[in-house]
Amino acid sequence: MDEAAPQKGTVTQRAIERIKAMIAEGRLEPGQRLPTERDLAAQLGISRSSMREAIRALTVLGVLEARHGSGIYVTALEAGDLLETFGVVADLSRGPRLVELLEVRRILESTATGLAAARITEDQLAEVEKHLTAMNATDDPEEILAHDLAFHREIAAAAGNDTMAAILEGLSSRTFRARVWRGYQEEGAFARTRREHAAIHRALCARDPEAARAAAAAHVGEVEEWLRAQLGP
Amino acid sequence: MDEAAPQKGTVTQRAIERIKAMIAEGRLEPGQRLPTERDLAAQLGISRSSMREAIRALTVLGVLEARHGSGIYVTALEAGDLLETFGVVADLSRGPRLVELLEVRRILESTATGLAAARITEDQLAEVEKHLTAMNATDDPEEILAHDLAFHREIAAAAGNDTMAAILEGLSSRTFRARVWRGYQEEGAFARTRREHAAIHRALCARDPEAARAAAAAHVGEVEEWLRAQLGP
DNA sequence: CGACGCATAGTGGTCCGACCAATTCGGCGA
DNA sequence: TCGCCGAATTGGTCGGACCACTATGCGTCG
Repeated sequence: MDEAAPQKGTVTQRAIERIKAMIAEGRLEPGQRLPTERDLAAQLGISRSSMREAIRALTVLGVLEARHGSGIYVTALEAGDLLETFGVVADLSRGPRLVELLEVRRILESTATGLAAARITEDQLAEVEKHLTAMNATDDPEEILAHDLAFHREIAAAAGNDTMAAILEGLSSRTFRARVWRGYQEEGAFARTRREHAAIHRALCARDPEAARAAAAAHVGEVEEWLRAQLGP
Repeated sequence: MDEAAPQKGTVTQRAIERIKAMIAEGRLEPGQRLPTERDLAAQLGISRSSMREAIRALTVLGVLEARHGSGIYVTALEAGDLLETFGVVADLSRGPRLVELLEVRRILESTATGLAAARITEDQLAEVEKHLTAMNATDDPEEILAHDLAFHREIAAAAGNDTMAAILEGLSSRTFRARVWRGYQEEGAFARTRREHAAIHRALCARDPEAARAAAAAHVGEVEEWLRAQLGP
């Protein structure tokens, strides 16, 4: 059946590559159901244990989805699925790399906000406003953080680039922001944050891309500079 | 030993979270060796099979590294390790999402090139020149592609943000570019590519960030527009 | 005749035990 | 003292068994 394959790496690693190749070549379509673990293992001539490790690996990468009792399916392969793992980068990064991540976020967030200013619909703008007012109406840090995340998520979605939005989602993962903002907010940065959010919102309402870009860059840049100062001494 | 943990998700998933948490909390340092698979499984009260799946998952994410006969180690947790999986996104994306990926790359590449113009050292600049001349001296598409990748990689490295460089590396993964450029180059885009690379190099030599940014944006933008046109009709 | 409910086969999830293969390190001998 | 060899350690693979959940279809009941 399967000719002698070059013995590179572990059998599990080879199985991962094989399945990835099948998807890349279009032999497996998004949403399609795969053969059973037992059949797949037999096809590649490996044990079910090894095949399960390969499937698990592709599952955490957001490529496959295993439904207990039903089968294994290819995900929709949308940006959100595949970039979900981006969050672990943010969660496991410390020190200087946090600043680098914020720098990347500043660049992408400012671009996305600028694009959003030109493209945002009335409905989307209303949603943004909802989170803005909700954020200013409470004192619970948890709730503020949640609405803050939603505020930026709505804007990123309005930019019309799902891939960019998914990356920004990862760069703003809950634990990441919680870690950085814990200290930032303790220095009374609430007022400043509100001003900056208001500026972003104003630029969006005015459909002014350049102002929106600048406001978003300044917003993220503030946190970035604060964090840089924290790490300096 | 371990109290009743809430039964959320599979045991493997829980094991993944546990190990991730250990690293995030600093109980496991980069480069440190973990207990054996058998010991880890016993500690979390699960079977070795399940623990192996968890380890395999964290291995493909670039968090852990298993050395046959030696043990399991935490990686250096550098940007390159954790963002290696970014390449699969590029490899498995098709259609409109390729354009989105190129848009993200245009934004980051132009920023990185602009930063590089201000920070690049003489040695790094010499390395960039080496790949530029080598790229223009051959007709072999494979070799051109390799030097093209190295050209941009050196520039990204000179920008001083390892995280950004790692993301760009993923966005320029070999199979990704090979797929897009196959058609692009067939339309006689070689000359244009050379001109654009020369323009980038000139801006770097002149230490002109704004010119470098513009040249890089135009360079990626060209491919982006071509691809957009391909998908349109 | 149709809708509901239960039995059953199918499928992923977990566990166990065994053996293989690569590394490591200590002791033995030249 | 140096080098080699073998045993212990440890990850890699395999096969089988059983559990948990789904889906399907058949039979029953309204």
